[in-house]
Amino acid sequence: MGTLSTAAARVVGGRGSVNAMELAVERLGSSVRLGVFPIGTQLPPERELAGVVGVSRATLREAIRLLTEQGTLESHRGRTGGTFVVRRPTPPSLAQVRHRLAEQSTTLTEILDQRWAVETAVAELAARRATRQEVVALHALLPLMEAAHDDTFTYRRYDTEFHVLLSECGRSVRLAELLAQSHRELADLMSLVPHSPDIRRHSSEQHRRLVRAIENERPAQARKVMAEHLAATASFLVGLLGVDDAETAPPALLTPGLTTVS
Amino acid sequence: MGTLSTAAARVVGGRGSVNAMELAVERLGSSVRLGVFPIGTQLPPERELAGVVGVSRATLREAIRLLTEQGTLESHRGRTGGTFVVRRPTPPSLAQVRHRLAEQSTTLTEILDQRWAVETAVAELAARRATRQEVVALHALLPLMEAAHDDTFTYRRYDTEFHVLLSECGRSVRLAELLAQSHRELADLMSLVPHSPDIRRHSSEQHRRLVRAIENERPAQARKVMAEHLAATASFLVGLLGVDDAETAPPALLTPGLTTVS
DNA sequence: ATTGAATGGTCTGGTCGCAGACCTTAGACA
DNA sequence: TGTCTAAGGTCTGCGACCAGACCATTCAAT
Repeated sequence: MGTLSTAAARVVGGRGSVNAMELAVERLGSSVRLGVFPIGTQLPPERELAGVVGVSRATLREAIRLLTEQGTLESHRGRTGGTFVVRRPTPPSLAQVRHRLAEQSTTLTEILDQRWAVETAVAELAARRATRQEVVALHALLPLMEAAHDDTFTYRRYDTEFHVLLSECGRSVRLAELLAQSHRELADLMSLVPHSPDIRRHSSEQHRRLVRAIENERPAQARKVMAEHLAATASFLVGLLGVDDAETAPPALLTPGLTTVS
Repeated sequence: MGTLSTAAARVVGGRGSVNAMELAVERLGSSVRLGVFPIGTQLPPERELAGVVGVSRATLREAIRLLTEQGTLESHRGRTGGTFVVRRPTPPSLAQVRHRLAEQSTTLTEILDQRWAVETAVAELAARRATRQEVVALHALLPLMEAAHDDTFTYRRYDTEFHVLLSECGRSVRLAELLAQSHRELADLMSLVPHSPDIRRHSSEQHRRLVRAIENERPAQARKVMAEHLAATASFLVGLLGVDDAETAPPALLTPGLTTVS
């Protein structure tokens, strides 16, 4: 018979998974870049870390080896040994980022659309489901962020932490994972965006409003604030990279019919 | 050092992928159940199908073998040979569905939350981005669905097609894939829900309103209608399965701090 | 009848990743 | 000073999956 319709291919289809090795490098690398593991800190023991990252120890070690060659990590043996963060990897150039996107056959709008869908949903859910304890945790983060308005890296680190914490409030493992994925993917890009303290002040104000909406249990408001918050970042990034797609994408010429066509 | 904070683990973490074989069985099986391949039709040639499903031909064949033993598929050799759909697999019992959910360590609310996040976003994007041509395609589906109010299976098939088509209008590959995933996951469950023609009439009315919102380019309206549409289904399913989680889930006792804790 | 082509069926070799046992190092601690 | 222990470092074997070549079957077309 012939080929599948668009809709059919979507239901049947799926793309193969990527290298476990590259995945581990990516996960570890962006964790360091995002400040999950600040400079000088020790990573969890390999046996444990492998479990968290979701690969075997052998594969994890391969990833660590690569990052060590790159100068990011360093391992020591012995009783007080371990793997340590030596320095943050130098952020890739704009061209490199573009290349990476093309390589993974994805686009900036793909990433931003997914992020928008997930984060606004998470905000709404958080407003419905957050416990008092969690609101307190979110609140506690606000002054820290505001104290870091002059420090790009620290600010970004708290920002990620804020959003991840928020996602936990949403009580959806899947959405939380998708959110973390977005932040990993945007890690490099964000470091390329020029951020003034002014912009960060504005961003912090939105965080504050977000927390307020959540503690007052106003889901619609939370979504709205989050959407604005994301729009700000998104327009920066689009301005930087340009909308490389949207034109590139074919007009989609849909083949109606779930069934096979001749 | 110690263990990772919740937030840190979320950023670093990830779960290993599943069997390619089971994945293929799952994909093919739900495609048949969802009517992508109606009874009597021929599947695409193995070499092609393997590419679509995203596994090697060997693995695909293994999946086909399993579905053949099950009586769902049948293969013939020769010039006019191929693999054919013999019958739909009998839908699993409630207990089996429950077991499957537990096995994959997921819950009904996880699935529904993700679906809600994705589908409402897709509806909004579709209202912003759909072409006239696509609106026509959506429109064309409405009378077909309405003609099938008395036929559970056919109705469900068009319903899935409608939602998938809608997701294509959103111009986001990722969201479209996530949406298809939701429909696959819900395929079994939906067949367990008692559907009266009345309910389907109501559902069709919502579809109509959705199309109207999209062709009038009213994103907020589209989102609203979609949310209602999903809520109806969701409450049925929750009523059927019960909210097995929400209580099960621990109070999440968040460890604040992205950094490692002792 | 013969041939060609489209399909499923089989086999081989190779790579990747995993599990788990084991070795080595070096410092804490008694 | 010796021993214990928590880490990294090594090795082996196995299973899953894949890519691709090749075989076997059937029937349409000539």
